[in-house]
Amino acid sequence: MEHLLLRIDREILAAGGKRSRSRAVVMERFFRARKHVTVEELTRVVRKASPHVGAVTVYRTLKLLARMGYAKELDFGEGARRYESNLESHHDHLVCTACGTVIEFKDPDIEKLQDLVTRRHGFRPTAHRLEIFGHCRKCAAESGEGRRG
Amino acid sequence: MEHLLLRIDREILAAGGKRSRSRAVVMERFFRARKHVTVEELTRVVRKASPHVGAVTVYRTLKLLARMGYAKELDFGEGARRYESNLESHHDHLVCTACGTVIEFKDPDIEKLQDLVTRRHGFRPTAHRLEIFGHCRKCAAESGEGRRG
DNA sequence: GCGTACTATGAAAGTGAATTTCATTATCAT
DNA sequence: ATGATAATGAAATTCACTTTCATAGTACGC
Repeated sequence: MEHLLLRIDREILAAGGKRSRSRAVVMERFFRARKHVTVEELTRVVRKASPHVGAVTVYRTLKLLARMGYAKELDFGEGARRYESNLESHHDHLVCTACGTVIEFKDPDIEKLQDLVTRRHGFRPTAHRLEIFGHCRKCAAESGEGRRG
Repeated sequence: MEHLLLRIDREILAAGGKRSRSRAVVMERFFRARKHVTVEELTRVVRKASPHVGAVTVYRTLKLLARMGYAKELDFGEGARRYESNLESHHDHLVCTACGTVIEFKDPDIEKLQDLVTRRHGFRPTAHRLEIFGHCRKCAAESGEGRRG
């Protein structure tokens, strides 16, 4: 973690940027969060540590991390974007439309098929986004949905 | 088409709604468009036929159609939502990040795998969204990208 | 260390899509 | 027709996000 932040700072420096205390706090809290955060959520967390940091800096830092490949932008259709660390391997999302629970999953077979389809159309894939919406076990049970379905 | 609009109107009526001339025009142009339209685009088209119709009505009508299951909301990361008719069978999208081209595709195997994964996590799937981003054949060639990925 | 030439910051203003408000109009049931 | 209520559309509002700009912070030369 410490190492990660140093590495990112070195990369920014090499690209002509400068370090900054605020950005360091944002990055630290972001990678520590380990879940999909909105700017608003992360700003709240950051401000507990450094109350002076503005939401604009959080926006800018997450955009920067995304550009550098350390973060990924997500859209669960809530209106606000979410960001997650891009350090772990790729995965997709199951989103419960009742309670908002988000489950991550990865399926190499789906990935492989996606790649096939894409190339079949002459596309050169760079990224993809798969979100499956539905009801999680708990919410399905509570709303009395049958076992088959 | 005529029949479709009648059916929708009857459904609205049954739910306690009323018919409206403006909404009829919006629906007609929407289903006739046969592609992914933004509210702004559709409003322009609608206004050629009925200049008095406001964008708000287009917003409301598309939301209504989506709620009723006749339209689908899409997000290609452009800032503005897009809508498409939900009458044809399900398909996903290849989006060229260079020129904006969108290609539709369907792959039953991917669908099947998605269903499997979802149920494995106890989820009851209701919808999903798969968008693959990349460069289309033409843009890949123009930017001199190799044949291998 | 000290200046200088940058970059980063953050408050406020600005965007732009989408929604809400509300007075008016249209539609349905009687 | 009349009354009840849904739909409309212009304007106002909301909300996420971006831009602006004066100020503060940082790296690098001396």
